[in-house]
Amino acid sequence: MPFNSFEHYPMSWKPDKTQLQRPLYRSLAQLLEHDITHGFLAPGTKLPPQRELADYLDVNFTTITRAYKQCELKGLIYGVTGNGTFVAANAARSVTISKERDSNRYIDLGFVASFEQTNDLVTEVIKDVVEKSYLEELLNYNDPSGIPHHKLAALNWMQTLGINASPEHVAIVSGAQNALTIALLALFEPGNRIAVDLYTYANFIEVSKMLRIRLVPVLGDECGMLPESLEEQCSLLNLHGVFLMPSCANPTTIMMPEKRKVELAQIIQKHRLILIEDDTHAFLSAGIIDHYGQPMYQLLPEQTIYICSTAKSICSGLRVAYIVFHEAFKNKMLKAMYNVNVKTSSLDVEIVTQLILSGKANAIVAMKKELAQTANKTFNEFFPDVSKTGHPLSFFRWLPMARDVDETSSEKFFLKQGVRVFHSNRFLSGNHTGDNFLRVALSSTPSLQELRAGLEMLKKILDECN
Amino acid sequence: MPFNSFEHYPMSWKPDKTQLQRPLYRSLAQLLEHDITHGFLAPGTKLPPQRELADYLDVNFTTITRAYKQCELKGLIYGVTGNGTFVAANAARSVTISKERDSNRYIDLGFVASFEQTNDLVTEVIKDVVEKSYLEELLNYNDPSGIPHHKLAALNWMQTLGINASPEHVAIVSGAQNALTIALLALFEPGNRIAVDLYTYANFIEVSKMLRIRLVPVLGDECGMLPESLEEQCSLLNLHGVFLMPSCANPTTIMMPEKRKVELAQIIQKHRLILIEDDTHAFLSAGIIDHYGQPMYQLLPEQTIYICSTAKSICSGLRVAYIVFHEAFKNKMLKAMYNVNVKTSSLDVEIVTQLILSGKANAIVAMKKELAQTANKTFNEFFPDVSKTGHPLSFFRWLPMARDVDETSSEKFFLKQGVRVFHSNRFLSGNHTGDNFLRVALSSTPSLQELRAGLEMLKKILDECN
DNA sequence: TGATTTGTGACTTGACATTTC
DNA sequence: AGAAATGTCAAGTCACAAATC
Repeated sequence: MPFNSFEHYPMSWKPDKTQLQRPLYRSLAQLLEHDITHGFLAPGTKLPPQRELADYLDVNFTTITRAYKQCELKGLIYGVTGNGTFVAANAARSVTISKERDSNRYIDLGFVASFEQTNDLVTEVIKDVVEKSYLEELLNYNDPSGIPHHKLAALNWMQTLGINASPEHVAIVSGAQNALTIALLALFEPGNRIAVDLYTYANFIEVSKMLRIRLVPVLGDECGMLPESLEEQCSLLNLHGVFLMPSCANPTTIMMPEKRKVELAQIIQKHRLILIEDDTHAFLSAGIIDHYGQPMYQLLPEQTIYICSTAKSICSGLRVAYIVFHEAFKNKMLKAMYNVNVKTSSLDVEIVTQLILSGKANAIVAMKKELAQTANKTFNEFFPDVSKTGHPLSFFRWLPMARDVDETSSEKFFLKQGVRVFHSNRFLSGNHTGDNFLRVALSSTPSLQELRAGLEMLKKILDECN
Repeated sequence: MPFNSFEHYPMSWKPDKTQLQRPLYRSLAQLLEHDITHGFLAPGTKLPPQRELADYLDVNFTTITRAYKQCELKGLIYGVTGNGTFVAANAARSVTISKERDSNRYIDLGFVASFEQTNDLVTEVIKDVVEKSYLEELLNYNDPSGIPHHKLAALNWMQTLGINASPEHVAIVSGAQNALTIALLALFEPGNRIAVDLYTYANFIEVSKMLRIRLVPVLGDECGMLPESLEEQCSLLNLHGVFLMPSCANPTTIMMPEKRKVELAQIIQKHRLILIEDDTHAFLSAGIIDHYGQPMYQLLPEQTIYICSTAKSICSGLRVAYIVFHEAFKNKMLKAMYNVNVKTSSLDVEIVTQLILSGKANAIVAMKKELAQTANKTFNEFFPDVSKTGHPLSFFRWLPMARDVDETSSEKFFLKQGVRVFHSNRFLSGNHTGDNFLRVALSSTPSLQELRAGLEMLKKILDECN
């Protein structure tokens, strides 16, 4: 019997007792999930304490623990010992970012594309590839992890980014997102915890949720994740891995200096974490920015899954990424790769390979850098006060907003006025901070004119609201 | 305190008590996994009953339950209420089937390829595609689930297989295996159960293990899965789905007659299971075999994920498969698709599309059918006594072996003598049956001569052993 | 600082179902 | 046919750790 009446102590969530079925914990978890996804419980809402809700429902409090846990693994809620359980920032909606069809109704500064203007250079190479005598050889099941000469080209490409590895430890997959999914499936189990930046790649948040991998937000500064903060989380929780984008973090554009990489590597080594290093933007840093240093893979080759996508640097539609891993991870990685893809189209990989070998990939990179530089300059014209501490060639920018806005209405608000941008809450790995940013893509408009138009629109909207 | 001495009742598995750490169940699960994967516990071994082992270790018996369960979810062991817990048939090794590089050292009748001789027709079309004015449009992030005209071609193709659907319910992914992974990720949770044939697609077993989805073997006859047996499992356990390959089951080559499909559909409907229909081989059945009927998707459109790969029918290396699903599954499927792939290379899809629209895909299918017919005839020459109840145009055959063989030595035994084939144990979804088969691929040798040589070798080996 | 609130998670209890004998 | 063996699973107990006040 409940020894207390809750009529006078309104709980933030009062599940309908009559709807409960056995097993109770599952039924309860479903009710909670329903109420969150249908908007009855707003993000950030503090749920009733386990014991209190248990009392109200007249069940044991660990039955609530179990129900909460099921939702926690799905990323719907999170608990803080001693403090309470809260609805997660991105519980109600999918933060998945994808290219949408109807993008001619607005200017898209949301999705980060890759200055697709350079794709005509790719078509040239495609035309060369189809004349190759071995074209037919690219159409069968052979070499699921990559044809040897494709792997050599991959190493060739990654060498310019600072990677030294052997062909046996390289595999070719279908893009960075595909690589992330494969790495998570291969090396982590449901319930495992991975440390991430407070703001991190939205699609990584989504795939982690799907695989029931828990993300642990770690504080950072203008140089990226804070080593002491990671250390703290390690001692607090049983972490299994850490996800980093040292060459240019998405969405914050932070490029990690060599010193920070070394400090973090020490912590990672000490706690034997698996580092997933998404180095998609290395081509904008290596050999260009003085203090860039090297990928963290070189510091921790035995613990790192290094992912190098060619989607941003060379061609997005061909879906080719390279993974580099240590011998210890090889079998698991190859198995997961096989389970997910069987193989990646050798035709697509051949095109990327020829782009690399012919030097045209470098030409494309040069063009993209140029485009990125102009785009960033244009952004600075409109928003001169925005801190320039981030990566100077980033394909997107991170725009602080002074005022406090409702997150969903915010994106909609801009969209309604003709420009798509993403609010920082979409990238939140943990709870709300109160800060507000917009991620503004610079690489998705087909022309500089359109980018300019988009930025002008954005500035006008922001000015009007202040 | 243990109230019994086990000195006199030798248990099949005696974990070292001194190695146990807290938490006990996890430590125990690790020990068990280690002993299984390192071969100390052979497949089929009956493990000590939970209560007995608990008594021996002086722990509560549900601690053993938990440890066993963790291993069960990984597919290492399986429990039968009232009977015991056993080491799974394929616990120790990966049954993943892939194309290996060194296949010139033996004749490969193991991996099922797709008569790659037809790929020169594909190269012709590739050359046409690169001349298209819209080539550049294929190289960006647009239309992650497939370009509209690619979806129309997909529907066009699937219509000949008996599918009627609308473009909004079609998505294009990177091959059938990719489609399976996406469907499992989108619609099932770790711990869910899916009914499968006793012998089923080996890579489906692997991906299920990886995702902690439990397979429930269901009895079948020469027409496929038995409806009463499925019904029985439904009432026994909480099933969430069923996986079927009605047009030609791999590895058994069974083609399900229409009557059986209808009977199974009733059960599936009644119990609200999700049907995953892998219809890869429909192109060998629809319009060719009288009593073939239609895909089960047409019987149960609201509950079916229909997968149609073009790898076997058109071209294996391009990695294109179509998925058809009901509106109710759409959001989850698109999200999982996006999380796993972002998109499938539009260039590859365009090639397949042009193959379909130009009629060359049909020409390829005609050639493959011809090749399959000849290959099957050749097989019949060597093994005239083998039942011909299976699919007459199957790309592989299912060869019963009279004698009892050790499973691992068996595949090795053939391989050592120059021919790669797969033993039936590789396809076992549940426990050993005592029966022995070989799956013999007919579509992987580059020529009929080599197939003949392989079959001859195989026959000789089998004869010598009898 | 120390008591209280709150979440976490391992282990225990007990009901129940099936299989075997 | 019924008792015993055996696995499954939800729910309960309990120790503990962190945050709050």
